[in-house]
Amino acid sequence: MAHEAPGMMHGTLDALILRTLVGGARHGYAIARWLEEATDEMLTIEEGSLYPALYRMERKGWIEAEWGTSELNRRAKLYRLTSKGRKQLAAETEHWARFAAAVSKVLLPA
Amino acid sequence: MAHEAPGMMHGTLDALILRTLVGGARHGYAIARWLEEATDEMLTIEEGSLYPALYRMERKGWIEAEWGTSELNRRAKLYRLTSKGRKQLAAETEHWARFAAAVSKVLLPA
DNA sequence: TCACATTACCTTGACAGTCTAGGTAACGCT
DNA sequence: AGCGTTACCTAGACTGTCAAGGTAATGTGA
Repeated sequence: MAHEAPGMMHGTLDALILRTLVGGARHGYAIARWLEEATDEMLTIEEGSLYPALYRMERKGWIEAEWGTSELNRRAKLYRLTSKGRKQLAAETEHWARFAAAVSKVLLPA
Repeated sequence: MAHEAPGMMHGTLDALILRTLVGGARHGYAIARWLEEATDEMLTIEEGSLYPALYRMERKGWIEAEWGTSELNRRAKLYRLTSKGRKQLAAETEHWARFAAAVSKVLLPA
């Protein structure tokens, strides 16, 4: 199920999670499922990475949590993007684009 | 001089270094300079990351070292790509391409 | 009714890789 | 003599990810 080299997510995980919340509040489990589906299982978030990341970002004020219920009527903690988080996402997206372009320029044949 | 978010190099550094050696043997310092120049200072390798990475890769048999002299006639340790390293580079490049595509698909607006 | 898979969250500890911040030494130039 | 550059090296901290465990509630099928 791991389609990813270990450590590869390093640095991009926050942005990916934030991006997942653009369409509205989601709970942790749903975030992971959505990302997997959106990338054809190419990117997967381990739960041991997901939850710590959520707490980290909540502490930084990028997201806000609230207990509620999932679509399947289970207890779930719903995360919502803050305006600060929106700015952070924009910055990280910008940065990713430049970083990826630089790496690709070096790595990939013309 | 740091144009890079900390930790962003995570996972791609090896591939970038290996790529630098495709054109022939180079010493550590030259590898760092070359990469900076090739990316307009966008990607920089700290020496505290570079040398450990070189030892790691030497241990794995991806590169081989030999003492020699630099273009400026100074003592320098020249690193050469092995065939194993060439295969590794190909694999990591492939992986980068797929990873970057997946992340971009999620992150960047259509 | 019982077992099992799924949903959903959480935590601990290890690990790897990067970075900061130091250091050495030799060379060339002024 | 002093300084900037080239070139290599290392220790220690830090951070984020991962593996591997765990809890509890719900739904499904036998």
